[in-house]
Amino acid sequence: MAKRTGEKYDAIIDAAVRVIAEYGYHQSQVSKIAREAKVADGTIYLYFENKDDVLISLFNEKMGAFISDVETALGEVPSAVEQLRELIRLHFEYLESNSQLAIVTQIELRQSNPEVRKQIGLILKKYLNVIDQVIQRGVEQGLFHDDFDPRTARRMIFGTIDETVTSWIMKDCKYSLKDQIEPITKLFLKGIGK
Amino acid sequence: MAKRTGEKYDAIIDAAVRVIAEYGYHQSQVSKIAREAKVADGTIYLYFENKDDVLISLFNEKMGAFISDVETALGEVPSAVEQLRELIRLHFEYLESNSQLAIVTQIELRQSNPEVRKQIGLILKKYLNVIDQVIQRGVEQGLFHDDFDPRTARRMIFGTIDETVTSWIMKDCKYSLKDQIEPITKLFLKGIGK
Amino acid sequence: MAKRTGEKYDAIIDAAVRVIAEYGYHQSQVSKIAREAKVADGTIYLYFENKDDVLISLFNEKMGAFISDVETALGEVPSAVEQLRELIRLHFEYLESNSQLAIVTQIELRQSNPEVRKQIGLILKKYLNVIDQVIQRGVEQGLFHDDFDPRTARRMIFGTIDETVTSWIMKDCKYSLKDQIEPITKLFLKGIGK
Amino acid sequence: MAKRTGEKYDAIIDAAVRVIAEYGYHQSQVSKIAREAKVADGTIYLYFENKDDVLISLFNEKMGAFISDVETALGEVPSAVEQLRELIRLHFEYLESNSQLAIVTQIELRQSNPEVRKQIGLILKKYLNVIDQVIQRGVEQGLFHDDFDPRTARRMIFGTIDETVTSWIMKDCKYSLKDQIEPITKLFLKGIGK
DNA sequence: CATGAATGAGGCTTCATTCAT
DNA sequence: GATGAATGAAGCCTCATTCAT
Repeated sequence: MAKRTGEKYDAIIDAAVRVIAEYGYHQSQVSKIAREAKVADGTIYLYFENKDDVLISLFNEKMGAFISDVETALGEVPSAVEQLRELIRLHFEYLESNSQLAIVTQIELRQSNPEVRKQIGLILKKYLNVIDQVIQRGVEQGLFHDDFDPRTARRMIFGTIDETVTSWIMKDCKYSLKDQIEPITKLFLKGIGK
Repeated sequence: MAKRTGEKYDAIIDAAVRVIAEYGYHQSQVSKIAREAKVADGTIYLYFENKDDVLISLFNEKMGAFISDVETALGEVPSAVEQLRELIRLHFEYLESNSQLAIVTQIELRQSNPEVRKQIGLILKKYLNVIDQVIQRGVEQGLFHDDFDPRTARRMIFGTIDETVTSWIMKDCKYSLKDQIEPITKLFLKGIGK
Repeated sequence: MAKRTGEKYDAIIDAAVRVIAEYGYHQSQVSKIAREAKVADGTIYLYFENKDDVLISLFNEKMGAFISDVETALGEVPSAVEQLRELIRLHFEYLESNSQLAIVTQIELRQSNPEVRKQIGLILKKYLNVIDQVIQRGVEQGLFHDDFDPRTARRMIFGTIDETVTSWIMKDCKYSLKDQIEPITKLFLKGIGK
Repeated sequence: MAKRTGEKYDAIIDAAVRVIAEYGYHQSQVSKIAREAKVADGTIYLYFENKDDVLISLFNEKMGAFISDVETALGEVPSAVEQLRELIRLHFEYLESNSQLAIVTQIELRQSNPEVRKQIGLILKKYLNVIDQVIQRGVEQGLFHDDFDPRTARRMIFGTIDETVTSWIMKDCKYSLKDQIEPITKLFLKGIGK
């Protein structure tokens, strides 16, 4: 049924990002997204199953592509320490240059219904796997300690990055995320204790 | 005018926690909360301004009390390192012994509308201040490095704790959060890098 | 959930009959029925599960009561021949004095969706059973032949009555159905052949 | 301007019969009929004014042809009694050998909108005239009584046949309609009364 | 002739809130 | 203070029809 490709498919997803970023999740009706995409309401249903599908596809297209990019980029970096820095850098750069997308994925889509959040969770899992691989590599290379649970470390890395981006959005993106790359990398590596 | 105290005030808040934990945010109608609290729908509006007010009050009563407890408890611990460990311990113990509340505050209330989340943010700010004080103390005591931005560290600490609790809930609270106290404290202090 | 009794329950059903009779099935929106019943749209859902439930309940209340009346009335008539005449008389009198109801049950509700028609069919089955009993009684009393399949006769009786009422409605109820009681009874008993 | 003839005209009507018989009136969208007919949606509008026109044309083509056949066939039968039997036989045989068509005309098209049903009624009128002629002939030939209203008898005959076919479809065409020809003819002629 | 992508009007239902009792 | 019946606004989705190619 739903086409899932084409010019209008992209136009609708991009319109959804803009509308949700501007008006918030609860004020982003299908008709508003359609108007922003310059298509009729019904056209949305030629490309998506339903409204949920628009939101899931939005996350999948934008974050899915990002995750693939990260995977590729990290493949070209040998050192796990550098991989960690690169991961943080890519994450921050991607969202900083797409602040509307950041608002949508970090804030607004988290208010969506269970089905959407479930699908988002599945997509995010791939990102968590990437983090896991960096940690595992670091241990193997002898660059990281080997006396911590990798899942604990993964939750620290993801939780910190996530909270950092959320804080940045809450402060209206007023400062640059890039300035956080080094400090956070360093904290992860050395901790706060002397 | 909302009463904000009394037996039924508490009954309604506790009912809200149970209903939201069981049915999820989007399936927790005022009438369902009223039924669970054994009061009439209209009675809720004698104690609260509106539904948002119930949710905000819920967070304020439950987490506000917790935050005060943490402040008090940390006052009795001299070392910042011990304060950090104690903060994590209290956080995990509180939510582990109130898993319904954990579900509500960590997962469900995050789907609420902007007004509720804004108020929750304000309440959380006090908690972030507590974390800030621990960090500041650690630097002053010479137990923590002094070359990191305290706000960065605060976001690491809060983000990691938050993500850890969320993960634990997503895994149906199957393991014990307490086992995470030491590993996380250690990671914060020493980092992952050799 | 749905109350299924009370003053407004009846008001809504009666409003539905009037609206459907006047505007036709496809132009009888819930809001129009609510307005006719002088209640809010949402009030309908305090008394009925959904729109289908209104229509099924309408048929059940109006025809169900009628069928019970017929059963009772026939119990007081010993002769099967008289029972047959009485059945036809009651059927015609009931619909003739409720011509709006006749329009709704004979014409409009037959355009409804499968679920409604299925429920209507179940209710009608009771009526067909009443006819079956008259036929069986007639055979037992030696008043009817015993060489026909009772189901064939039942279909003749019901089909003829039904077609007669439908024709009468299509001719805008211009003539009296009561004048058809004797002719039809006689046809059923004696047939058309010499 | 609608073409109303040609290979695709027939293909569309036949596709409509199959689709409506399989999916039911309310699930028979224009696009589904087009797909079944292996034409584009828009092509239907080259051959028909609109969707209603498809349904009316369907009834007209299928039942109109049948009615003409009946007229012709009865012309070759002198006795009104035999004509009556032949009418029933042709009716049952035609629908029994076209059970999909029977489902469409007896059940599904009756859910259509007022305009379609009005047109169907006009087409059926010719069939009712055929019945009228048989009755008139029977009276003239002295084979039928002359003390009944011919319209009453016509409604009996048509109503009974119609109800018989509907019952047969509702019982999933499990028995043979042909077995009903004699019993029904006999009932019409002799009635049920001794 | 034929296509099929695009259109856009229209309705059922939910649920936070009120207010007469 | 407490009740709970009543309110009514608001949005997702379907599908007959059109028209540029």
